[in-house]
Amino acid sequence: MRLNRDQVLSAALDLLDEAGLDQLTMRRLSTALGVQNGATYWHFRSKQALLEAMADTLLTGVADTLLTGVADARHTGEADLGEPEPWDERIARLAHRLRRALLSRRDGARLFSAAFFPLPNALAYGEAMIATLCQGGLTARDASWAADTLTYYVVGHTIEEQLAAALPDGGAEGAARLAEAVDPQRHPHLFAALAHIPAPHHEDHFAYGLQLVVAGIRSTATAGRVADPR
Amino acid sequence: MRLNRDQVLSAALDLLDEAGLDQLTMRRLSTALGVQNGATYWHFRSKQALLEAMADTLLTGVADTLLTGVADARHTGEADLGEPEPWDERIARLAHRLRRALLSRRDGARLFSAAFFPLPNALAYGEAMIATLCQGGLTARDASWAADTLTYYVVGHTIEEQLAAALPDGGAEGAARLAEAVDPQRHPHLFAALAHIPAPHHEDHFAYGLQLVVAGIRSTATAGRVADPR
DNA sequence: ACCTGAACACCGTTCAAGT
DNA sequence: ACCTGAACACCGTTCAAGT
Repeated sequence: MRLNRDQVLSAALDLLDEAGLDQLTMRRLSTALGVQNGATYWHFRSKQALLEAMADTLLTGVADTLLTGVADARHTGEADLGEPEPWDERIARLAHRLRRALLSRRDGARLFSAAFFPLPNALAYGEAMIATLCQGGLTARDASWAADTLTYYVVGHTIEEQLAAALPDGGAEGAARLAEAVDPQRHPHLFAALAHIPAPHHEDHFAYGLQLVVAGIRSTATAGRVADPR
Repeated sequence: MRLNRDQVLSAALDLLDEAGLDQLTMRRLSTALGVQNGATYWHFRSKQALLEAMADTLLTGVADTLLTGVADARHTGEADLGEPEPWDERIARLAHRLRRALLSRRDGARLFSAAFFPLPNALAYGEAMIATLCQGGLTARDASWAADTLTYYVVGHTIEEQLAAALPDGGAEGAARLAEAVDPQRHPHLFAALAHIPAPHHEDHFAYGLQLVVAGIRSTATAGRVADPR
């Protein structure tokens, strides 16, 4: 049976879950599709092009109810305030959505970071982020820079999270290696922090760092305004 | 002539600068060393082990005068205050140093992010970061999480910076592709932000995001303290 | 201890030729 | 339009054998 682009794409995403990004190979993909080696190249110009399409598929819908905001939220029940959602909460929600999207497939965050360019869902995410930051009072330049900062954080954190999850025993061995390398004499603070690393606290850890960046944006945004906003 | 570990390491770093991370190959390295293919494996167990050693070499000295702080700064002239350097400035300085270290070699940031584990200079950096944050009043847990946030930012930003630099014409082509993909109707804010992207502003861009994160840490740190610290 | 030579088991990509 | 078959130019890693 004839293949089409979408079948190749979804087989590639399935293979990603099964094998991981490092074992995702054009040849294994062809085998999974029951087709010869070069066949996939008719549908995707290169492996890079396939990876980028995969990355954008991951981001499907991340920015969806964000742009329309409250009017939509009423219908979807995602929020139920009479007031428009504050910009900082929207930012946080969008960041959480990006993280969830990246977590939806094995090595999703690394996949995303390997895709250099401007596909539709990634653009929609960027637009939503910057729009919301502008709404929070940032200039176009500051908004785009702050959006970068947020995105680096989300992606960096999620890459680490997925790498830890992929380790043989769920990260316990890696944690052990780290514990072994940290000498309590030379690295007293690292040693003290070690207790908080193995952690099933990924959600809290993520939220903490996100709140840090959002608080930084808030303080920077209001610094140029009326002395005391309340 | 016989090789030693250090010769392999420094040839690898030179090859990184010449060829970039993607073209850094055990075989090319052997050729550069005038030696057979398998020879390098006597000095490094695997390519991964070599990459990690390279990454740690990059970080040589990043944390050096940071731990000793002011006493040292007097002698080196890096700062010349009569007072101890405030924790937030130290954090910023350490982050700038990490960035410089990563920039010192082509693809340095990607190299660092590919090295999963705890080598001496990376540990010293982590210790310095967390120690300084604790000095700023964070708990061990918060300090280690905040350190992660900062490091994700530095690495994420620097990866992007080096990727842009490595593009054929210094990023102009990439910027053009982006400009082409952004429809001013659908993505008005992205479109407005586009003006700030091509930019030789890397230094400013980095400083802006860093200051965002540091401000976030400051506001979170003081939130649990006396109402108004000054 | 340190290296050679040769092999093993893979890769991404291209492309004439088929249907 | 879509795929096969086969090749090209590579990879990382291992390992007996040499010195």
